[in-house]
Amino acid sequence: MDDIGANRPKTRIQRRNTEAILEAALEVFSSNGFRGSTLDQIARAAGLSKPNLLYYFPSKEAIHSELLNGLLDVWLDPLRAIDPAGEPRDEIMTYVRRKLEMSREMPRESRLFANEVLQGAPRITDVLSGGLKSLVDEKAAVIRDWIEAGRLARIDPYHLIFSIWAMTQHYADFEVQVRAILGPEHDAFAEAEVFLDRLFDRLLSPDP
Amino acid sequence: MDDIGANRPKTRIQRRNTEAILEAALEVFSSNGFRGSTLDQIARAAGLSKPNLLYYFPSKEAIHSELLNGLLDVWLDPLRAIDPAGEPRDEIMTYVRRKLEMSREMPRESRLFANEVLQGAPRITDVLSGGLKSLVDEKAAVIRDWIEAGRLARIDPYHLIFSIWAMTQHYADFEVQVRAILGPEHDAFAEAEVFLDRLFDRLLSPDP
DNA sequence: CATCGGCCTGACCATCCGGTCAGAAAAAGA
DNA sequence: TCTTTTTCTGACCGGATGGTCAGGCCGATG
Repeated sequence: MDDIGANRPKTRIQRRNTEAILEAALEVFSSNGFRGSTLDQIARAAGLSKPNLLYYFPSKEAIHSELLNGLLDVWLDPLRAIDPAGEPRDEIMTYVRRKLEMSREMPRESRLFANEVLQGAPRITDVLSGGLKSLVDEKAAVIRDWIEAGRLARIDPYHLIFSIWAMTQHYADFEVQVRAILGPEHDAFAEAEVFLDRLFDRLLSPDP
Repeated sequence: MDDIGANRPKTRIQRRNTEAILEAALEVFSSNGFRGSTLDQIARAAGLSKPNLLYYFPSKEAIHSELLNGLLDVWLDPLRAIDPAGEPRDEIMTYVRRKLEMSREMPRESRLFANEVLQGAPRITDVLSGGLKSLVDEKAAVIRDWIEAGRLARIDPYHLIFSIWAMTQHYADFEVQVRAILGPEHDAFAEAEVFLDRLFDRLLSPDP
């Protein structure tokens, strides 16, 4: 009886260990990529033995997959939260801020996805062109309607969303580069918030 | 006499093969990362045998390093080309367009760097905080002067540069995601050019 | 056309890595 | 306490992978 993944962890030990494994795996996968990470690294980081990892998860793939799918929901929450009934610019600015906050609070998760997508998203193509696409389509339609109503500047909703992703995730994914250039004394995220506020404010104001 | 890297390739065969190796390595490294790529893959892609690779390069690391350093110059050319004597908005818009064009024409190079930086830039930290930092500092100073002269909106030069990097490279590095959402019929890069033109035009116009 | 030096290869090696397994240790239950 | 179930481990396996080496090939030069 190997497979524990099917029925959710019940005992205290199971919950504690699966959690430790996923935490360790996030740390290791996000900074080395899937292929660049080893079970030994994860085991060491989790304070467990390698065979014990494989007692809780059937394979390295399974750990990675569990992480990725478990995080996708959280990751897309801010986008889901865009409210068609809200004030357009507030909604989008809130989205930007929440996304930037996630980059600051969850850089490892950001890098995990970045690694995956960079390498062709072999393990989540179905999610990208399935759930993600339809969510983005939905929100793009909302933005389009706002534009039609003259409440936002005329800009492409899809590329607006891409630009938000690009700029917010940049501060997590390329943190080393940002820090190398700004130096350690700067609070990159605080500065980014000011900058992005200004940028999107200017971008979204309706034409006169 | 193993090391050929020291003195530049002389014979026709050397030039042809080192070129084939670097081309193949770019293809393989950029889509699998350093750790995810094997010498066999590179050898196959280059049409050579594995020992023959190691006749031209002393190690896998050496191939990767050669690629990375060789490309850094090309990669930063557009930034270098920003002319303090030029018209500020033209200079920056030209930079954006050239950077986007590079993402379209050299997506593999973009992904190679992205992979490296994502994983903490272990092999190019010195370049980041050395040459790159000083180049960015220099150009940021130029932009600051333009702002002081009232020829650009008051925005942080460093984060302006980050935003250009983020948005242009996004279309290369996350191409799979972009394509999954837009579908194959869209020309993402053409749309991006229009979008970024508008975005930076609005961002940079001096306040009244 | 001979020969010499640059070019190339098959076979091999040591190590790493994901994964297995028999059974020990520990916890839970009776 | 005794038994059963869960948790854990050392030893091991097979395949992949980076790298080596002795020697064969082959093209340029005299």
